[in-house]
Amino acid sequence: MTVVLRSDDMRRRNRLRIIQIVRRKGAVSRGEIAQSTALSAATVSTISSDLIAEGILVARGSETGASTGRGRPSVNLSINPRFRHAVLIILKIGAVNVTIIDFAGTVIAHQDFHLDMANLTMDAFRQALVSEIRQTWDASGLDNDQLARIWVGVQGTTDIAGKNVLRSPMTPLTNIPIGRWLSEEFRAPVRIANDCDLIAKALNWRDPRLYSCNFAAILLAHGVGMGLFLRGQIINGTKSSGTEFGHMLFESDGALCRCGSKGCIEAYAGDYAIVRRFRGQPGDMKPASHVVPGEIARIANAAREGDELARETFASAGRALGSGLAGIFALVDPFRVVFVGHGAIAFDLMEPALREILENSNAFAARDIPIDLYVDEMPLVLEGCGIGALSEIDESQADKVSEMARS
Amino acid sequence: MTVVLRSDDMRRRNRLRIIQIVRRKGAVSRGEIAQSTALSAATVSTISSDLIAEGILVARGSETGASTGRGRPSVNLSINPRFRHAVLIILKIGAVNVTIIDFAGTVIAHQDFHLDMANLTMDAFRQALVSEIRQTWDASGLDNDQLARIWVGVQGTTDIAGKNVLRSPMTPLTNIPIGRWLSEEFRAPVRIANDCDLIAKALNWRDPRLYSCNFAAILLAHGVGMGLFLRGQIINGTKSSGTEFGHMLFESDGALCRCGSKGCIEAYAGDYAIVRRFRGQPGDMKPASHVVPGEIARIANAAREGDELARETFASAGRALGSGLAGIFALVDPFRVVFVGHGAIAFDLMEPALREILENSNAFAARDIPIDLYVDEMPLVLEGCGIGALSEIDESQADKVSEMARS
DNA sequence: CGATTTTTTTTGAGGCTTGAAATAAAGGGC
DNA sequence: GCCCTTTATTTCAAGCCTCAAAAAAAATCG
Repeated sequence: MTVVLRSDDMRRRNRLRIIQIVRRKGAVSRGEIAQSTALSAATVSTISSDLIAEGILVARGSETGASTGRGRPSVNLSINPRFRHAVLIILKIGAVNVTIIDFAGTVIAHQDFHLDMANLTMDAFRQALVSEIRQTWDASGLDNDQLARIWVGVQGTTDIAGKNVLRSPMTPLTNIPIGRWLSEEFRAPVRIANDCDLIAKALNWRDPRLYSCNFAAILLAHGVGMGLFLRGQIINGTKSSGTEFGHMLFESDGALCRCGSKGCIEAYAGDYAIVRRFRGQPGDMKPASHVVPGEIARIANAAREGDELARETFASAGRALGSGLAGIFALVDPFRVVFVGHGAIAFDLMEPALREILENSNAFAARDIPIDLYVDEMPLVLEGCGIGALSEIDESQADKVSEMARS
Repeated sequence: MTVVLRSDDMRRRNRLRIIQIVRRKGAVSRGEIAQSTALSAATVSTISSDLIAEGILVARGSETGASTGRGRPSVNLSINPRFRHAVLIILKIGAVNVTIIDFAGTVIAHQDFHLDMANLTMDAFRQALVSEIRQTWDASGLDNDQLARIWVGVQGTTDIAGKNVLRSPMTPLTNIPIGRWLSEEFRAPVRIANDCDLIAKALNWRDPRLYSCNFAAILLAHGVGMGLFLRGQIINGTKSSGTEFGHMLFESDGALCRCGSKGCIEAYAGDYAIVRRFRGQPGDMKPASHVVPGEIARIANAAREGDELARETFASAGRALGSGLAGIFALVDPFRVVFVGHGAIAFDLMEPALREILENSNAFAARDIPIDLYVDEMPLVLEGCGIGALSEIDESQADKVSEMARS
């Protein structure tokens, strides 16, 4: 329901809007901000000089570039890269990636660690994680109070607050309180997000025109996940993050899935499912925990060279994915879909079967949905993590308006 | 993205909030409004005296009821019933219901018309509809300028703007511009909404504690429809309203649905599907266009008395519904579900099969979702239509702030 | 009938946005 | 090199809006 507005809410919102515009456009003059926000030049001037005084923005008059002709040249405002920093952590099976970015999003430091979480106690995991982050941060030479936010991207589900990892394929541990560990250790707010949600967030940031209101990012990797935007909001349930698209039912009593159920989409379209089928292994065989990198590409090549079993393997993956999408498209009008991850290299082999399922579904508008491909998911996960962390800092800074007014 | 705020947006929002609170609570004092909005008493006083002067609210000091003790008695504010009126139209197969409500939601006039739309031309439909509304309005004796809003509830899909009926089972006509017909004729804004969406809206209005963030209302009637709230918003696609839950696939190559496809949920749980199966007719038999009222209740009684075929008929309906829900619960965490319509009288017969499907699904939190039943859907459809129309009038009146300020 | 209590209105202050005027900082022309 | 023109930004005064405090209103109680 509508929320009541106080006087300073106005300033808060307008500050945030200006920060967001500068963040998106990189460098932009006060006049352009006034135009694109429909705020008056006077207001933009007041707010932006506050933001500069607070160190959030910087004015870079010298780099205005080619003079545009007569008149006082406009001064571009940019995000002050040194205002704050964020730590981004990507947890994968067997590895921890730690990245430090400045307030403009530039990578300041990056380290990859191997960490086999399959046999780790809760406490050993905590110690390893903390020491790896500490090591990367110390190497960057930044002051501790520069660390404004920590965002963690994981495969698996988290609680709605983004403080705990509920379940993840990287470890048998459950309810891992990573949020508490890191916020106590590093004295900064922490948020944990699902990797597919971060991919969707990154796409939304990269190209809001294509990826804004309704779209889905489907990650085709060892498992199958989805990041879903509906009405401009990430849909991820009330209790856990990350939609369980890969575990929608495709065929009752069908192939065995990692989750223990039978017939999930993932059991046809995940890496292990494709390998299992291509090798002629039975559908109820226990899913392999790991697939050799490049294996999917090799099977795809075999299919392209005419191998019938390989062709049928990908066709069946396409049918599983198409059937899941058709189910969603019965609820929400069809929308743009992005396939991300190394499974996307074989999308040409899955597409005919997928499109056929959609065409025969009742969602008649589904036949021509646009589908995009991104084979490498890691840049997207990292980017989504970064923009998430920076946006949160933006919001916290916009809220500081009342404190500033007092001083 | 965040939207910029101007000075008068604040007043607009606070006006709307106060109107909404009075509408919900019926009669409420200025002091209580101040408390529940966190606005100051001064602001509430200013705004509410504006609203009274504009005729939107009325102060009814006399009816304060039992004196609460010492001190100046509080004066309750209420919606002024005579401020404006709304016309609500429910289109059903073979019938048009016209209802006129005042600004407090009280029914002023109501007429039911028989209208067989199966064989009507576009123009004949227009003329019949207009004349029936005109007749009801004229009988009410209200001035024409009292008609502030027309809301139409239909089975079928509408465009996103709610101006046209795209497809509906009540007529073979498509793209029916009812919005334009009525707004031209009655000089009032018109909105057309799907009946299931209206049911969900009504439930949300009746009990926001149970039905607010995520829930679904499933209409079990001749067909099967769904009104879906996610994150507090009605989800209904970008192009059409009403989710097509009934046309999610339950069994590939299964029973024949009204829509022409095979295996839809509706082809197992709709009236015609239950009758077809109970009579031992083949699943590919063309769906009956009409089922005698009370027939479902009779079959349900047969099942309760031990008829095996009847029991299996409802069990299969339960499985179809459960399978559709399981698909949704793989995307969004499980939520409260309401079954509405005469099909709900047999819910006890469907529930075991439905729950079993959910328990065996991967959405492990789905096993205990609360399920409510409302056998009679018409009061909900009408109520949703009414609250929709009145809320729109509220919003338009809150926006009048700038005009008032000028005078 | 006056004191007390509770609700509502009035008043003055402070914050926010805005249009207009003023100022700043270029390029162009002579 | 100097003044005019042009464009960007800042300053200023005015108008709204909300709020806290004071005043007024309207009961009950003794």
